Amino acid sequence: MPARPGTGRPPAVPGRTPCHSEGMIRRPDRNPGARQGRTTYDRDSLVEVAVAVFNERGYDGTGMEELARRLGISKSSIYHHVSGKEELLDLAVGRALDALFAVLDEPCGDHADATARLEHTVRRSVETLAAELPYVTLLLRVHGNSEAEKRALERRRDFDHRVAELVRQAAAEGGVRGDIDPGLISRLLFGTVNSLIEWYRPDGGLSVPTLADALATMVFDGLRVQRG
Amino acid sequence: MPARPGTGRPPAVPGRTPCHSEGMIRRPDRNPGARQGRTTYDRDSLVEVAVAVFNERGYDGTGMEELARRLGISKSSIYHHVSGKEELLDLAVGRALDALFAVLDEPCGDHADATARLEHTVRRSVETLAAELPYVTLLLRVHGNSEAEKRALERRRDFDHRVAELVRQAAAEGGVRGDIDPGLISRLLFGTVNSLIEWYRPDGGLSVPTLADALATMVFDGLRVQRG
DNA sequence: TTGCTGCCCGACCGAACATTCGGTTAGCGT
DNA sequence: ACGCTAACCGAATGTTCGGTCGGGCAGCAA
Repeated sequence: MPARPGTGRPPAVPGRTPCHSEGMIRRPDRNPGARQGRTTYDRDSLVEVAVAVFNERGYDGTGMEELARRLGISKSSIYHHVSGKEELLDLAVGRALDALFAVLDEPCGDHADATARLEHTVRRSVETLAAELPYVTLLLRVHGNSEAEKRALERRRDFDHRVAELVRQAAAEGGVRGDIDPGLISRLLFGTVNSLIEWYRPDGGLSVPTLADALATMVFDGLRVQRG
Repeated sequence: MPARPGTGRPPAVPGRTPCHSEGMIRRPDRNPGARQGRTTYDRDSLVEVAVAVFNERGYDGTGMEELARRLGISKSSIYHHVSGKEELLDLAVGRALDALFAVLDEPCGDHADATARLEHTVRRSVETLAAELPYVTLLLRVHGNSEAEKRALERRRDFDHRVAELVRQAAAEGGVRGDIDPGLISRLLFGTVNSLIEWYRPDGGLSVPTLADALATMVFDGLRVQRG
């Protein structure tokens, strides 16, 4: 088959699905309520699938072709919804960051001391991480190679600083132990929280409250059996 | 400077380093004890640099050209030392895994109970992670895209299982709290340990014993100020 | 029927990718 | 002085990358 430059699509062979994905079944409409009978993606549903693939193979390790195969549409169709690969990443990590910052801005009882606010923040962060697991996972694996990634890293640093400040207040009021540097505490604390993305799966039979309780118990009261 | 096909290295312009890396200084011989006066890489020193770059940009996000630039040699020269990109990864994660398994096989006092052995394992894992930081970092970010990565993931699972078994024993003998599932404990525990790669840097003024103490104190005794 | 719009397609593009190749060079042993 | 070899090089390989292009087609409004 010689290349014919400047030529369009050859007439589609009828009764034969095109190149992509053998045995593919037409997915249900991702935009219910809109017009029926035609199967389409919108930005959100597209990002949802993209993030899943990014988390499996890594952002850099995922090609647009693989992505298209998993979506069940062609590569070029992706560009109808988003401007490119980087925007997919941007939308995903943006969603994760918005959710995490929302936790920090929660009222959580207006008269609570810093220690209670810290414990609240830890528990709500666990819940948010579980609720937005794929998006947070992608966020926490960003390297900073592109501009979108650098922006994400910047916002993550902001988040970390606000948490560190909270720990500092809790240490100052005597709520958490003073024999460990507050900066070190906040790193260990949110290191533990963030490490959940490495193994927690919502369908694994472990409820989010149980998880949040277990984590909070470990970091605040310790694993060792208490005296008495 | 026109390309001269079939011609070898052009005579180096004196007083001017070639194309790569402005201000690069000739590195000291990486294989001391071998013949001197010629600057060369061996596999270990090459892997060391490669791992550093992989950790900055991600394995998939790093091109052999970028790697060559950072090494100060040409792309093709890399293939004189290793068979390809994948072997670099294999050597690096192999080193990390060997170091981690060595911890599990340490005697650690032949008559100690499981709880003491667990605490020993946690502390030594922190030390090993710090000592082999770049290699462990790369290991913990592997995705399983290639065969080398799949092998690494398999060995990681082995490690996790052996740790989980240790936690189970410690829980059975009553050394750690029984109100949290031992499987969950081991995930939280080593999630915390592994999260160190995200922020710990050996030149950051935080000593390894201090770090190990702080981590062990948090997970075993808790952050909350004890009564009394 | 016609024309418009949203969604989609196959074919294609330049750039970057990992890898290969023929050949040069530096420093050792002899 | 000479030959050997580890170490290196520039130029090219074929492949895959993210992205573009012009057009097809369903559904709707006129």
